[in-house]
Amino acid sequence: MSGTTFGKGCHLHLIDGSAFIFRAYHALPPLTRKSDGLPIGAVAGFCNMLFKQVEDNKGPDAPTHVAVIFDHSGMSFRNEMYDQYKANRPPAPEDLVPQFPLTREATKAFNIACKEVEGFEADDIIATLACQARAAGGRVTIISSDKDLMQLVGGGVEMLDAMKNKRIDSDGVVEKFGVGPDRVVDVQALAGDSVDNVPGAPGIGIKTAALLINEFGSLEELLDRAEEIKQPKRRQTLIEMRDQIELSKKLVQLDCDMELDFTLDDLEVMEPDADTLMTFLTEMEFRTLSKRMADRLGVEAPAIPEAPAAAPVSAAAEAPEAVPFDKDKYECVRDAAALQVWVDRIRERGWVAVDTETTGLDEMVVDLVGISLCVEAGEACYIPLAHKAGGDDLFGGEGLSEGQMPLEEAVAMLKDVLEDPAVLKIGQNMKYDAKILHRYGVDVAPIDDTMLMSYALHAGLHGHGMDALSERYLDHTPIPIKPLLGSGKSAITFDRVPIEDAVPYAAEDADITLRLWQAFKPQLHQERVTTVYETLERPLVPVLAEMERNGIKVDRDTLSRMSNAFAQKMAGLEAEIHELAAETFNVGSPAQLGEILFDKMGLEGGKRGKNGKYSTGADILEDLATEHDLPRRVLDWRQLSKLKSTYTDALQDHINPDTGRVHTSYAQTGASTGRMASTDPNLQNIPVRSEEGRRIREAFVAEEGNVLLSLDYSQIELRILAHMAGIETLQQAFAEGQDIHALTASEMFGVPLEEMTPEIRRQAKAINFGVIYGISGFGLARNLRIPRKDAQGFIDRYFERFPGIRKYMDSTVEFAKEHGYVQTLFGRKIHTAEINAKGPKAGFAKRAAINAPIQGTAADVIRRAMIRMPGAIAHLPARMLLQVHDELLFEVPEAAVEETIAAAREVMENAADPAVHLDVKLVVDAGRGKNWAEAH
DNA sequence: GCTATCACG
DNA sequence: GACGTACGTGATAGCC
Repeated sequence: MSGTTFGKGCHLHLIDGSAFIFRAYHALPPLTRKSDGLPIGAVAGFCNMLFKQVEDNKGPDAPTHVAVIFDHSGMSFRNEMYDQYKANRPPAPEDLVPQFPLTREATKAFNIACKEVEGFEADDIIATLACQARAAGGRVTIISSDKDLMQLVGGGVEMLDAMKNKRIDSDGVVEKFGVGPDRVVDVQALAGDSVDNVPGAPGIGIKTAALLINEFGSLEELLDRAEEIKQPKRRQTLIEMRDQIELSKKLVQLDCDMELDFTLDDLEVMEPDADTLMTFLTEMEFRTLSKRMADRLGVEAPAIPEAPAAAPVSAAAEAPEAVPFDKDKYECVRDAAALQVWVDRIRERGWVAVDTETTGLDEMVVDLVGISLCVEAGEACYIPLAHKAGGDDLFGGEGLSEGQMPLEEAVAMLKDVLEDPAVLKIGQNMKYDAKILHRYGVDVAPIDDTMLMSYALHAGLHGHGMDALSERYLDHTPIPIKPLLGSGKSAITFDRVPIEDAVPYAAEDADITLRLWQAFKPQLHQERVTTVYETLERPLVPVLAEMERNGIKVDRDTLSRMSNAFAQKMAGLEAEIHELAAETFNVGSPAQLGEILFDKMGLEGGKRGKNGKYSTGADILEDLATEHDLPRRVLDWRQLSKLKSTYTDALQDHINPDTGRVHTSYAQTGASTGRMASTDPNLQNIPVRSEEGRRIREAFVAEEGNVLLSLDYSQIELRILAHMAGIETLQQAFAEGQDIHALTASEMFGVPLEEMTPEIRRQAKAINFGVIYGISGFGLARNLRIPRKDAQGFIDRYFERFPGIRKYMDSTVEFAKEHGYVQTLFGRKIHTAEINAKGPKAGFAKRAAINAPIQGTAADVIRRAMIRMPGAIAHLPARMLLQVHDELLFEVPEAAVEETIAAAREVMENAADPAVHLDVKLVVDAGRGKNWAEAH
């Protein structure tokens, strides 16, 4: 056949490869390669399609020429016309990303032409080839269901929806668009396309567009004679939006005149090479397809080893021993040529584990020192970028070490892959590395994070730091950092570590990260936590990174004045305390205070703790305060001491000199329940309960012309409990907006609501909280300062009135005992390791098991809201700053306050939908002010 | 590095 | 019958 020229009697099949991958991915269950968990579902679907194509080669309607066309990653020429083109496309799912390069490999293995062109979309190549084939008098079948391609139908060109096995000719196009193929672009230009973000004309859909085009004949005619349109609104739109409509037409119009470096003749059908193809299918471990293909090619089917037995849950045993850790194999990348080799390998692989080395831990401040990369277990490199020369040399102290490529050059070379949507970047705590790289102009995406995977898999079992994970799941002890940096006063920063010492340490981190990813990836699916990881963990990373970068403005003068005032008051109290004690001692030392109170002064109630010291906690001092003046003074002194040292003094040190703001760091895996933790500084425990403490919030302020906005969920945990336990009385009370604590009191004590006293309500409130925490008579008694048997009586009465709550508690504990974990409504698992323990530990584990689904579900809800928030407020000048478990804090110009409240409340109140339908509605309260005290 | 204390939801 | 208890966090100071 070879050598024939494309022309009459020839039949060209054009396969829209990129579109097919997405359809295969979404249509098929997630499938992974058994030996290593590589996601492979879309590749399998793709190969089955190619197999059918090869089968067709012998059929009655056999193609003479065939090609699979792919989108080239990155931007197309349409983005230069309109920067929003396809801008609202979500990034490809992370388990699809590594499959892109594999589908190209598959195409080549089937010996089918595989084409893509930088700067163009697959549709344009298809259009160009179809036009060429039509001009030459041949037939064309476009295998795709993309409606954008329908403009090409006619004159021997048809489309075939491979999944539905449906052919579309000119009549089919008329059915879909109401116009013939030659007017499809006109209709699309008017109707727009939300998927590709083509604007079109607002308020006009396909139906109306077809009507107008059929009436006027063409888009140009329509726009010129728009005055003649009868409907006033439609007329106005077409006149006002003319530019946008014309731009839309350019966006949807396919380019039929691309210059290609190949011709139709290069696409001639070829038989697959048996060796190449069988090797590929065997590598992918496709058993059925290998067998069918072997039959078809008349060769022996290769043996593919059976899958190993289901992996044990404690995975230490299944650690991939195959590739031992070998720190001598790690490469030090010192120039552009060496780095280019790695960039090429990364592109070929479709994924890379990345780790950055820096001069410290505060991402807002520290500098990049080097980057390590790993594409395959055992094969990693370190790129030193800012290591300083040894300090011995009088002049070399501040100079850079030899043999490092310029930082800007390395970052520029890596930027493309790090931002490429077709290359997955894998990290351990990626938020840190992404924030560092962001400061060097790189927006890392898409990402996977082994720390978050471990959190989704193992919350409650152990921590999620790399060292612990490596020990546990790879059976490998990482090189410790301590010997490199030293400790205490002589500690150095990473840029002072000699490069030869840095290479094995840094490269190993990337190696470990990649291996952890390979171990965890298939586990997510097996443990049924893929949805948790994909919807509650992975998408939160960029949201938290942005909040942390935003920071919140803190007024140093206000804090400083408060510190001085506290210091004065403390000095006064300290003098009084020493006088009352008749000696001077360190008021801040519980040990010394205990001896004064109980030994010297002989007060009653001294209880010694484990280490023989008297206990002097607030509750004990509170009791003693009725006997003597000293304990009250100590309580006051302690409150001031706390406020001064932890807040008014320490917060000043956290004000970033560049931004004038305080940037906390959120630990996404901090709490086992799904809650976040805030550190450096902790902005989730800024005082609010006491009057003096609350004033510290006056130092958290909005920028000039802005206000702080606080939106918090009202009673979210009780609402979730009412839903989970199915307590209709409570659900109804929430639906009617009643005072839930008063209602509880009324139900329990039989007091009518109108006769409710604050004291009775307070007791009911304590019980409601107690229920959430896994109530005990002892705990409630201590909290309410009532006799234990009275507290037990309250609890008994509560359960009598709300038997569903007890049932919920019992069944939750039962579930935990059987499975070793409990779950939130959104599927998050919290492991309850010690639930079957004996002794006092059992009580702890039981209460934690009862609390975790409630606290965790509330945490999931606000996470969902936070993930949706950037999209919901993108059109507003508002910034999300802080999260405090059930509260979100925003900063917004005064003019946009109402709109922001409406948008944010909408997101928060509906955050559970559509994954979970709650039987109680969620209610969000909003406050605003120049500072956090006013807003809250 | 551990313990006690106390700030928050 | 004793155990020894509210759930989840982080920062600071004292003390070894």
